[in-house]
Amino acid sequence: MTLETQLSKHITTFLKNTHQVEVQDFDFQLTRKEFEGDLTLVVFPLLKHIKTNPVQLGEQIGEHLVKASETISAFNVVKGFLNLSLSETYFSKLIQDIHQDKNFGFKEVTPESHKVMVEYSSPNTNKPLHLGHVRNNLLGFSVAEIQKAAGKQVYKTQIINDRGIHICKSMVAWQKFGDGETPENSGVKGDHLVGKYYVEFDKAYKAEIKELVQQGTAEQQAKKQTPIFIEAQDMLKKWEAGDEETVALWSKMNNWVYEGFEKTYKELGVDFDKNYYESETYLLGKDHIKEGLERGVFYKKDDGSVWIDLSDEGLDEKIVLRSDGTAVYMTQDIGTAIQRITDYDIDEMVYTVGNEQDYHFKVLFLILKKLGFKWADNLYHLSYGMVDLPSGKMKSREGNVVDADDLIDEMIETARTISQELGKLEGYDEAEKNQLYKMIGLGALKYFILKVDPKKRILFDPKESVDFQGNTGPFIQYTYARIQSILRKANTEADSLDVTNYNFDDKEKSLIKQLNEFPGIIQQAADQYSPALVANYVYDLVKEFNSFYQNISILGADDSNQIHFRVELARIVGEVIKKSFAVLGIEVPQRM
RNA sequence: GGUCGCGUAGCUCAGCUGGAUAGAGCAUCUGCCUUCUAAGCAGACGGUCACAGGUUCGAAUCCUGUCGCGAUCACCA
Repeated sequence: MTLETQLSKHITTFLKNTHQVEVQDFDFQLTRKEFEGDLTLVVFPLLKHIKTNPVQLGEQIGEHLVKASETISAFNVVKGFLNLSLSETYFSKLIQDIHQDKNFGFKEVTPESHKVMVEYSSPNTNKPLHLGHVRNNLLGFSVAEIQKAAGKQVYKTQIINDRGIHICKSMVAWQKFGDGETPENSGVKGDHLVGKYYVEFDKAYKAEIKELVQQGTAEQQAKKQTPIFIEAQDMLKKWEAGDEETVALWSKMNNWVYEGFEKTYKELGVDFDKNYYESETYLLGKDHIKEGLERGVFYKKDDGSVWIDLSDEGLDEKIVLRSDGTAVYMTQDIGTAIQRITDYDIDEMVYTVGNEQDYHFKVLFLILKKLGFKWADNLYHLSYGMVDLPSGKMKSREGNVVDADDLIDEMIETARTISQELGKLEGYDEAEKNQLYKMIGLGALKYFILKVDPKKRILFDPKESVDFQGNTGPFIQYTYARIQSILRKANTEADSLDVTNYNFDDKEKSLIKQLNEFPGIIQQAADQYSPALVANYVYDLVKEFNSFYQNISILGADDSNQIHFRVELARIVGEVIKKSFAVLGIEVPQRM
C-alpha cells in the first residue's frame, strides 16, 4: 500500500466521523521546495463536500494525521494547502526498501506478461539513413526498452521497404552510370553508394524533363514520358515478373544497403528481433480484402478497384486495392499486421512512424477493426514530429539531409575534442578512450533527441552543435562517473543498510523522495510511450544529486555511519541513472 | 477548403489527468577548484504561457473562436 492510499484511508474515516461525508479520492502532490514539508494535500476540492474554511479544514486534517499516522511528524497549512512532513522513520524505511530492491523501478517480465511488438526504423533501401531515421530509431528502441522495464514481453521489428519504384531508380542509374562501382572497389559504404545513384537518377530525370519541356511537352506529361523514368517503370515490371537478371541486380544492391544499415544500427546501438521485408509481405492482405469484400466491409467500383467508405467516422473513402488488382500500401499493412499477430501471438503493437502518416494509421486501425479483429483496439501509432532543418524539410533526392553516419561521427569527434581539452583520462589506452568518446558523443545525440516530447517536431540546426553542458547526456554521464569514483574510493560492497536512527539532511531527504518517484516514472513513460519522461526525470535526479555532492561531503562525513549511508545513497542514485539511461539506449562511463 | 497537430524567457525545452509566486538548460553577468572529477555548484538577469472569450474557489493546463506554423486529404509509400 502506498503512503497516499494509507493517508487517504485515515482522512476518509476522519471526515466521516467529523463531518458525516464520504470522500475517497484526495489530491496529493509533492510539496514544492519553497514550503516546509514533503507531501501536500490540496484541501480546496474537499470544500465541495464540506462547506467550511479551507485553512481550518486543513488544520483539522493535519492534527488528526499527526495523531493517527506515525508517518506524519508535522504539518502546516498555507492557504488551502496542507503540507505534511514525513517522519525520519518513514525515510529510513523507504531508502532501505529501495536499497535492497535489486530490480528497483523495473517490473519482472514473465512468460505470462503481455506481449507487445514495437515496429521502428522501417527504412527504404534506396538511400542511407538520415537524422529523421535517427529519431525514429532512438524512439522506437527506447519505447521498446521502456515497455520491457514495465514488465512486458517485447518484440522489436522493422519492415524493410525493399521493393518499389524507388529502388528501381537507383538500379537504373547504377546500370547507366555506375561503371561497375561497388562498395568493395570504391570503399563507399553500401547504403551511401546506392543513395548516390538515387540522386544520380533524379539529376538525369530532371534534365530529361527540362529537355522535353523545351521541346514543347507539357511538364505533367514530360514527368511521365522521360526515357529514364520509363526505364525505371520497366525495371519494376520486370522485377514483379521475376526476371532473373533484374532480381539479381536488385538483390545485389539491396545487400549493399543492408550491410550499410547494419553498421549504422550497430553504431546507434539499436537492434531487432525480426525483420519483415516488403518484397515478402506486399501481397499479403489481398485475401483479407477479398473476404472483407464478401462481407460487405469493402465495396467495388465499376473499374474494379476496391474501397472502404469511412465517411461515417468522419474520414473519406480510401482505396484498398487498385483496379488492376495490385496491392497498395494499405493492403500490405493490413496483411502485415495480421501476419505479425499470427507469428508472435502478441497482445499489442506499436508503430513508430512519423506524424505525416497519422491519417494512414487512423484508417488502418479502423479497417482492421471493421474486419473484426479484436486486437485492433490494441494498436498504437507512436506518432512523432518531423526533424526539420532551418531550411525546411529534409529531402534525400535533393541532398539536403543530415546524414546519420556523418552526424554520429561528428558527435564522437566533438566528444574527443572536449575530453582531450579536459584531459582527465590518464591511464586509459587508445581503445578505452575511443570507446569513451563514442559513449559520450552518442549520449549527447541520443539525449538531445529523446528529451523532447515525441509528438513535437525538432528543429535541428547543423551549424549549432549539440551541447555537452547543462541539460545534456554528457552532464548526466559525468555525474554517474563521479559517483563511480566515490564508490571506488569508498571501496565497499553494496551491503545491507541500516539507517534506523539516522538524522537525515534536507538534501538527503530530497534525494530519497526523488528516487522514490522512479518506478512511477517508468510506468508513466510506458503508458504514454514517452522516453522524454524518463530523460527529464533523470535530469532532475542528477541535478538534485549534484547539489548534494557539491554541498555535502560524502567520504568526509562526520562518522562511519554517515559515510556508509551517503555512499550507499550515491550508489543507488548511480543505479537509477544507469537504469534510466539504459532504457534510453545510452551507456554510462566509469570515468570521464 | 476539410481534418489533425503545434504555438511557454533572445534560443532549445519542462510543466498540460486544473492547484501555491510558471521551471530548467544555452546565451549574458557575479562568485566558488590546497577538501569526494569545475562536462560541476551557488546566484543575477530574462515571461501579457500566440490572441480573445467561456467554465471554475482557482486556467499555461479544460471548452469555443481568431491568428500564425506544420502535416494530411493520391489507383505514392
